[in-house]
Amino acid sequence: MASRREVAELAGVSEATVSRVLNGVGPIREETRRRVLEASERLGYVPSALARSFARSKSGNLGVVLPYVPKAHLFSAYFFSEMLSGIGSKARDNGLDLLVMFRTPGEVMNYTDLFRRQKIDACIILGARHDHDELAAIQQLDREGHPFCVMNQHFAGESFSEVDADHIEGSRLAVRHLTDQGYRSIAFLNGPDSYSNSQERMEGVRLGLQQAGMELDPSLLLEGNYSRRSGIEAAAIIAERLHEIDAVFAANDRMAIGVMHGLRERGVRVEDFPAFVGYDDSDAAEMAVPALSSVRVPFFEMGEIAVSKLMHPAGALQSPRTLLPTELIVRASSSRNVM
Amino acid sequence: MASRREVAELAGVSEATVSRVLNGVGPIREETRRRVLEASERLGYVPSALARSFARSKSGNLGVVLPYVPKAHLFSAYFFSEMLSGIGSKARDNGLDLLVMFRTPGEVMNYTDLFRRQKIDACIILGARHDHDELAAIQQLDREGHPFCVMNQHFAGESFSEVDADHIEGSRLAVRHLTDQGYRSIAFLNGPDSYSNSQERMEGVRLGLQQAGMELDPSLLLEGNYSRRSGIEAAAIIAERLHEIDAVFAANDRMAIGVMHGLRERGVRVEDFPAFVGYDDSDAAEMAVPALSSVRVPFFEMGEIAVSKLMHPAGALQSPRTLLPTELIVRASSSRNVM
DNA sequence: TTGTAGGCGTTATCAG
DNA sequence: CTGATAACGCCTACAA
Repeated sequence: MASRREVAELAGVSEATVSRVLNGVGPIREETRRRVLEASERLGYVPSALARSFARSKSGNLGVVLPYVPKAHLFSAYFFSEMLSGIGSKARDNGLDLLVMFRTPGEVMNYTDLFRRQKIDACIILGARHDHDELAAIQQLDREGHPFCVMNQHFAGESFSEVDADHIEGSRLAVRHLTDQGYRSIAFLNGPDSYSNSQERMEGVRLGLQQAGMELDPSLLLEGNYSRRSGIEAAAIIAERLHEIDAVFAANDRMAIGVMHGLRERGVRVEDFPAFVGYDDSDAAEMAVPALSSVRVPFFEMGEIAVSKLMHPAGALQSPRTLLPTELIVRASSSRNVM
Repeated sequence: MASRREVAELAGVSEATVSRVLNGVGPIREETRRRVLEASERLGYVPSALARSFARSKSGNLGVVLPYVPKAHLFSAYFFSEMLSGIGSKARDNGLDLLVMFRTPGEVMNYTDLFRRQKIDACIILGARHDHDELAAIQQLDREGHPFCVMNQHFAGESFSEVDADHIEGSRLAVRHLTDQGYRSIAFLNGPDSYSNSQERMEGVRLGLQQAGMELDPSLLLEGNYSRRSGIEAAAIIAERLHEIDAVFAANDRMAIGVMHGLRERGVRVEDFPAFVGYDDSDAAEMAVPALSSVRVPFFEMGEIAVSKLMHPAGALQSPRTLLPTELIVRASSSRNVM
């Protein structure tokens, strides 16, 4: 492997000049530039990103923290891979590499150390939840002034840089869609409260019902953990009250599909299914039978935006929290005519 | 941020000693060790991974190349995320960080440059296919002696380090399962030939049929591209010949589910469905209606093993290609009694 | 426009 | 057992 020194020799210039040419900095005589490029080309010289990083004290890496998911399929891989793709796409545009890390079950992630160790220059946090340790870790990040961005989770009372989707509106849309069609008894299967997402969905449901002149019936409120299994479990309760429950809104597609399965297992026929609306509009939604109406969340774009925010250091005017719009996708599961 | 020098001063030793203590190398007097640790702790010293990498000429990163998938959902995110989790889990055990890169649609990936630039110390390639450029790029990697491993794709005639699952056996099992139940006219919806996976599945199907004393009927051979949509398209053909076709084996779950949907769209009732077997045993399989029998592939373990192979530099005896077993998971879609 | 030289934070070698 | 002291490969004032 050719070294920079050899290139310098072959081109008859100093190493510094080689650097300048290759980095495109400083004024260079065209003739010199050509010679260096040629020598570099001929020798197949490739500068070490490592040495460069070291000299600049910049790793060139964007850290991405993912939840611990191996085998435990709580969430669909769908939305993390979407976000990751969005992040990756934008990161590449900015010449950053992606350093991905999985959270470990027990231990708390020490985000600041990643910066201190200079493994990463910035960080995007996915799948965070509101617990004490997580919050403390992120607060420290903030305090030390490291550039970071939290995705799909809001920490109330903090002013972290966040990218999220409008889950209140998404849920409101879902509920209004149901009430508009005359459904009156809507079961809401939410996720754990430790995700701001869940709280926002709750809020949206409340709002939607209120607008429809209805009230939230606490007995129709169910809590799962976003897994399909928890949907199946919820089906037990729903099945028993099927004479009154005429619609189900679930906080994600997996749970919605879980409920469908649970009902089926209990012998409920599709014709007797309540209306269903899920959330995320993951690929599972269109694979479901009946095809599942769902609230679409622009995960890919959220990923892109997170990187953008990191790159363009928040103008003072820019809100630390960016909210992207959600959209209701209606499919057979919730449309009386289509079914 | 405390520097190593400050730690050395506080501990009353040289910087070299600080290093030794922190890296656990060389003999150290217990008393010295204690003092250094204490000083380091007190000052909150964190060594720079960047500087260390530079000094050692080791990035400490394991590169993972992923296919370009944003938005184009050809494959399920499922199996990449499984493999990635497996890789991540094992990488952590070995103190490696994951540097993930997405392939770009047009351009060919220059793997060797990643090594030359010292961004990565080793590399795992996912979603490769057998085309000229890809092969050339990997051959170069091999020629230059960089540690790498290809997952889920076999390059015949080469002796690359590979981790794969036994797709011949998996497909054979699927077919035998069908023939054992008396199905005689089995449509096989395969993926593109440029994936060795597809070729192996074909081989397995051939083998299975042969063992059952049957012959491959070329008119029952369909080709999709692993997307759900291509399954829907295949359904058009299958629907027309439903009087003879009594079973469908698809090269992945998405296509199998696509076929189900296609048939449904054409008014075929579930009771009249042919038997179905998919492949991958992704989470979509159990979400399907009817639940889809499928060939399980140990993606997570494959990821772990790929890392292991990279870490324990192939003993001369070790086969460059590791093949993990596949397993048939039978669900309602292919069991006459259950349906 | 180009060369010189110091510095970046560790590791590793070699004396002591 | 511990302390100096060269690398490591590149960037960047500063000087010329």
